[in-house]
Amino acid sequence: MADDHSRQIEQFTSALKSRGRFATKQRVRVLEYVLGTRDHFDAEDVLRALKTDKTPVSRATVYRALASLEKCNLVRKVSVGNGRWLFEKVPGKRHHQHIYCAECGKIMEFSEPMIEKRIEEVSRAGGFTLRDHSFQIAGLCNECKRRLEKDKGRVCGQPTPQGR
Amino acid sequence: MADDHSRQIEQFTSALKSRGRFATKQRVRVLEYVLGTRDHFDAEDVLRALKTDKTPVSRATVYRALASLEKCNLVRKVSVGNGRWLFEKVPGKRHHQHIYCAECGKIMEFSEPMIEKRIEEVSRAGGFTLRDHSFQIAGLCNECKRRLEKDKGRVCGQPTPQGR
DNA sequence: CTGCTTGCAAACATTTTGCAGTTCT
DNA sequence: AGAACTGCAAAATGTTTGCAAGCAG
Repeated sequence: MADDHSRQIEQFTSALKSRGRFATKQRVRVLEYVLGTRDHFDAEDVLRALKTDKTPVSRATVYRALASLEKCNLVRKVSVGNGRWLFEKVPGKRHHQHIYCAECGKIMEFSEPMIEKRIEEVSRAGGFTLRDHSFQIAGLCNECKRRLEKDKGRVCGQPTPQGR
Repeated sequence: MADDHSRQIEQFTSALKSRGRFATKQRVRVLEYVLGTRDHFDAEDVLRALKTDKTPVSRATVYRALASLEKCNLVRKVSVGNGRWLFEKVPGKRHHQHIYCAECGKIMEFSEPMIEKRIEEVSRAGGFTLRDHSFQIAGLCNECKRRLEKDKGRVCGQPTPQGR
C-alpha cells in the first residue's frame, strides 16, 4: 500500500519531469493527500489538510494541482447530487457507482460489471472511445422515506418561501 | 403535443394553487419554455429566451422557477462533464443517458432498459427507493480522438500554463 | 386586503487569473 | 540562467437572498 503510493508518486513525478514540468513539494503533497483518502473530498478539504500539515500551499495551487491530477487520471470528479461535485482518487476500487439519498445526502456505493460492460459497448457503437464514467443515482433512504411519508402532500413547493 | 403542453401547464398551475401558491405569468412562461426544448439548457438560456420573448422576468425568478419545476419533477438537472450542469425537461424520452466528448463537449444520448432495471434492483437491495438517475459518461468522439493522436504525449499537462 | 411573488442589488460560494517574486533543474 | 511554479489578491462565474414594491386571489 505504502509501496503502491510510492510507486504512483514516482510515476507522477517522472511523468511531470519528462514533460519539462517540476515535481514541486506542493504538487506531490496534494497527490499524497489524495492517495491517503478513502472518501470523497473537495479542494477545500485538500487545502485544509495541507495547512494542518504545515505544508505551505495556497488555494490556487491546490486547484491547479487537482486539475493536473485529473488530467493524469489520478483523481476524478464525481457528482454527488444537487449540483455538487467532489473528487475521488482513481486508484483503488475502480468503477463503483454512487447512490445518494436526495434528502439526507447519505452515499452508498456499488459496482456492477455487467453495467460497465454494456456502457462500453454502447459508447463504442456510438463512435465514442470510453474514457470514464460514473452515475448519479438519487433515491430515498429508508429513514428519509419514512420521515417524508408523514409530511406528504408537499408538492411543487416554493424553493425559498422567503418570508417566514 | 400542444395538448400535452396544455395538460402539463394545467397540472402545474393547479398543483400550485392547491398549495396556496400563485401560477404567475413568469412561472408559467418558464414552464412553457422548458416544454418547448429538445435539448439541454441552463438558467441563462431560459432568461435570454424570455427576455427575447418580451416576457418581463428577472434572473432570480428564473432560478426560483426552475427550482420549483425541479421539485415538481418537470425538469431535472443532469451533469454534462467538467463540473457543469444543465437542465432538461423530464417529460419526453425518459431515462435516456448521455455520453459526452471530454474534448469538444458533443453529447450523444442512448437508453438501455436493461441497465435501468439493474439499477432499480441494486438500489432497492441497498435500502434505497429509486427516485431518479442519470450517468456521466465521458469519452472521446472519433474526431477528437484522431486530433489528439497527433498531439499525443500530452500527459499530466499543466492546467493553465499561464505565461502566454 | 392579505400575503405570495417579483425585481433589484448586494451577498455568496467557488474557481480562475494576472503578475511579481520564488523555485526547480 | 531560464522556464516553470507559487501566492496573493482581484476577477470571473454561477447562484442565492433580503427587502420594498407589486400582484393574485
